[in-house]
Amino acid sequence: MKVKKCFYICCSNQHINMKLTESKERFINAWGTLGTSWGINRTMAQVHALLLVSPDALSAEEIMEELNISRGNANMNVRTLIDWGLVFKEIKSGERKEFFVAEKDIWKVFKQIAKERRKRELEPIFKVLEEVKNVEGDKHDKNVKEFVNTIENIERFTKKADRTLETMIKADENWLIGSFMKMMK
Amino acid sequence: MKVKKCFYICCSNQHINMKLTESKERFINAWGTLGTSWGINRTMAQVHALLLVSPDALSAEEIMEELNISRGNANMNVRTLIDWGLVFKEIKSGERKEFFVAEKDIWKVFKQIAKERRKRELEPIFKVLEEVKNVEGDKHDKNVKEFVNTIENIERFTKKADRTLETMIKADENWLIGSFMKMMK
DNA sequence: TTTAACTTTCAAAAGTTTCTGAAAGTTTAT
DNA sequence: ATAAACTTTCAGAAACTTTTGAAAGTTAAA
Repeated sequence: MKVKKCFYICCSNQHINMKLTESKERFINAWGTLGTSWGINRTMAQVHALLLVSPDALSAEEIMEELNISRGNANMNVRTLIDWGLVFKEIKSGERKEFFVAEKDIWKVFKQIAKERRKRELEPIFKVLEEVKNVEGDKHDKNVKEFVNTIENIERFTKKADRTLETMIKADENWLIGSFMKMMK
Repeated sequence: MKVKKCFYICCSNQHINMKLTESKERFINAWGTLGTSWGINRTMAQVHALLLVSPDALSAEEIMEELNISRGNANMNVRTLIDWGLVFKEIKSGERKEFFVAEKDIWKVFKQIAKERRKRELEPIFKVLEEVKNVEGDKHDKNVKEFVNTIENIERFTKKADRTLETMIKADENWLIGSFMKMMK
């Protein structure tokens, strides 16, 4: 059976500041928990957090060791992060292995996530709202009226939010944050 | 064993437009799916959707029947929705039962959800970021530098987003949407 | 070629969340 | 007080998600 890597040996061996290792771990766990409550697999969020705070690209092996996860799990989650455009492969000359780096610009990370989730989750609901509001039947029936009215309100609101999101995704950071801050006093 | 209620009998009995029943179902399911990918229990989102499109308050029994769920499940999810401020109890004079209505103003619904999730999920991560960025150790160590830098970037970004969110939560709908729309052309 | 270094896949196991329904609790009417 | 109408709880079951690790696949140097 594989034994959890010993904290003290790890630290004295690798000459890493003890407090740093601890802080990293705390951050990685918090990011993982946050991911979980937003529908993102914990390990995926942890891999992302680990790469975010690593100055250099890490190999699959290093990710496995740092997070105590299996090869398959590491591979699967790194691949998903690459699909989402949040992590990139890096090849080092002279090395056979692949290394992975995270996109470090938090604004880009946010835009990337917004883009992906919009496509995967908002677009399907727009389609349903559009279809469903053309319900056939007596427009004076209280039930039909309430239904159509609610659907139209939801549609109006989500379309507005979506347009705002799209503008943000396309926008340049400075322009956006600038305008926002001015607007918000 | 309980048998799924027959669609045709239900409709002819209650004089409900057949297409409406179908549309409601499609909307309820889509809302449930959307909830799932945003970390909200499917049934909770479905109960919310059902109440959103119902012109009148529904009893626990009616919710159970419409969604084919157990009493315990219905009760638990209605209670959570009440906790979140998205659903209200309603008592009808002469009736022993409690009835439930959803907040129909989508803007209020959004604000309410934002408020809850901010408290439950964003606040804890702010606490961690604050703690973790005061890592002790050599400020010239590449690892420490990258770590502190990333944490500070994340903090700056999330604080900004959070302030925007807070302003929106407090803001009056018309003012906000107006300003937004002006800003977004 | 062949072999070694590495990556990917996938079926089964472990872990987690959600749901059920019967039992316990509460409230209101008589 | 008692009974009836209704709500809440909770332990176990079911459903769903994630993880593992061994085997299969790929690539690149010898």
